[in-house]
Amino acid sequence: MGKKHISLKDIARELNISISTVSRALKNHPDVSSSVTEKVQALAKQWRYSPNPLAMGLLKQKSGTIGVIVPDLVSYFFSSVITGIENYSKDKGYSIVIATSQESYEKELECIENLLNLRVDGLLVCLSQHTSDYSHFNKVWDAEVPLVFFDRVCRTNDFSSVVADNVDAAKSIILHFYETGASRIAFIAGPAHLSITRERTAGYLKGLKACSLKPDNNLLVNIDLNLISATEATFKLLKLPNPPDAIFTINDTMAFAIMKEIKKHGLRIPEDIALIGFTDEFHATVVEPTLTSVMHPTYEMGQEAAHLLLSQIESLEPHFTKQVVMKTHLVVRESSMKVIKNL
Amino acid sequence: MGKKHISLKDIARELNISISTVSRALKNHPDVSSSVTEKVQALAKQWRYSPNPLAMGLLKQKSGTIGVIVPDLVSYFFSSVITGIENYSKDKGYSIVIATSQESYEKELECIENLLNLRVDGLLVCLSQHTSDYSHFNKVWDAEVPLVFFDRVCRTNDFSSVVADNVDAAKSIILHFYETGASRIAFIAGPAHLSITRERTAGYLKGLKACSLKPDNNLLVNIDLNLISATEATFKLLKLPNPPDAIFTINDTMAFAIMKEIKKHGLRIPEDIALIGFTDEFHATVVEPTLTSVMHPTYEMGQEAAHLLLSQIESLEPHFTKQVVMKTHLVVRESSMKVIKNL
DNA sequence: CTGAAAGCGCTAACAT
DNA sequence: ATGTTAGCGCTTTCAG
Repeated sequence: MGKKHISLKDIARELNISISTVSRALKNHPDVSSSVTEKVQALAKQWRYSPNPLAMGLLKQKSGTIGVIVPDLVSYFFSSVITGIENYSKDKGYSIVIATSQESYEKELECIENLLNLRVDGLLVCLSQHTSDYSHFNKVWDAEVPLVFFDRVCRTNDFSSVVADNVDAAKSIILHFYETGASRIAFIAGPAHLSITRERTAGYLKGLKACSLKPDNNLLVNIDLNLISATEATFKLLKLPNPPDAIFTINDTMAFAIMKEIKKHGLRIPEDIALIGFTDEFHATVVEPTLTSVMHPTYEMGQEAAHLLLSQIESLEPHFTKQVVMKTHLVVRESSMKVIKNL
Repeated sequence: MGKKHISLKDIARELNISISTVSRALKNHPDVSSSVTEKVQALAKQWRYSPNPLAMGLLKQKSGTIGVIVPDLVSYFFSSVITGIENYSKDKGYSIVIATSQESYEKELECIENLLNLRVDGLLVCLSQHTSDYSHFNKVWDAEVPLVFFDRVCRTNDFSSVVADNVDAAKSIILHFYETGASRIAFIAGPAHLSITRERTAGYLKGLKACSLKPDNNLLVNIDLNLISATEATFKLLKLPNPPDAIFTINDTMAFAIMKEIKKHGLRIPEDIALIGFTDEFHATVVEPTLTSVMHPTYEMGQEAAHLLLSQIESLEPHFTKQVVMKTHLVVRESSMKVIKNL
């Protein structure tokens, strides 16, 4: 850190006054004579004084940092949410410390531990896909550190959360598929315990029902969220005696892997198989065919989560909770337009 | 932060001993009787004692955090580098605070200011594309805060840096284009002041020379790094009386935008125009045709930058500098295989 | 109006 | 072998 940072002491010494007077002058305390206040503020400015956050943190028992835990940083969804978190927090005077669980339960434990030890003022968490035991959040609860989950959530009675309208989104996808001529609709979802899987599956089933389509267990598959599993799952679906004519999947990254596999089998998208993803990242517009996807307000989700967290931190009600659901909408592109293409 | 964190004081009170004894016992100081040491360590463990980093930071004048400034978080390149930084730093006991300049010079200034005020122990910076004045790094220099630039660098006499072998990479792309049948090779680069633009342009020119191709000013274009500019630049190139038969560009994101525009004009890739990007992100394998790109060791670059920075921090030689160049290699896919496709 | 002192959590030199 | 003290930078009583 060097010795190059100016402290109140330095200013006090230079001006031959006490540290407390400097401290007061800097905050325009009415007790301090205006001449002294002026001198102090001038020197502070000239010397670029800036309060030491470590000292302030120690005193106020608030570090001014919030911890963010995400499964990874390279997925567009997470990096975009973090961008929203970062911008909102910065404006409110908080800095963010990022930790990645790498989709591992054990690493998630470590992250929680590390960030609590760091004395973050609050936590923003998206669960790892392999987390199905949630007892490690007891520590957070006991430490009275406010926490807001986003996207992949748990224990929503204990903690606040921000999620997409997963049920509706999934349902409207099924309706769209049906309207554009599909009838054997598969869903390649994530691990069954994940909230996003559960909710989107509920929406998927609702959608099938609304279209009077019979659910087929072969068409609902839960996979580990990685490219290989997505590819394998697609392969199996295609080899079914009665393969699907449409596939909906849990995120765009999986969708790209699925798209690759479908093409590899010489099948046309959407004519032979329609495809829809979730998130709507930039690359949905550059693949061929362009990918229909659920527009997820990722940046806004980050802002909203940060907003919720900071209001909890500043209201000093660590255990106040609120559940926010964000509206999504389907962005229709080529990969789902069976009917139109067939005309 | 709650009152829920255990301090040495709490342990001392419980055990009826002094704070310093507790402190010593915890670090197995030989002066402390083994019975006391045992008792202290047992209680510390039971109560999950963890030293307060704010107090330690204040005492040691080291915050244990490093600041990372990137143009954005959503580009694969940056998020991947950060992943490398995060993993390396975590292992060494540092946490990272991320700030985004959003490709803006003014925001970059703010980030520097904020992070210095935060008392980060070091800085890892990738310049914003609109930064062409570098005087704000004087503050960093004066504060004796170690700084390592990565990818887009400046003032390499003053600060350490980690970059790709840009000249060689660009040159080998030109050779590859030439060997696969291209002769009018365009380069869509970033702003001219950026180090990556300058170096890759040098490699581009070297490559042309090596192939005895004449440089054509119409084929070397500098653009603002955004999708619209990339699209416009491509449009102009295609409308040239004598358009290019190959395009090399500064990163994969630009390449995707360019690919989209080329297809829009009904031209075939690579038959009519070959295309090569830089970074080699996952999506290069899902677009159609798959994109030839320079494999950039992004994760390793993050690790290397963090390694350099931490050794500077811990050697207490803030102004020691070292320049690291990382080897890249071309990953050939469909978008550049003119010859083979033509057979 | 201003200064001295205490305390946030911790360590290290200085007593005992 | 253990306790006391001072100090990292800051704010906030409490005394003048």
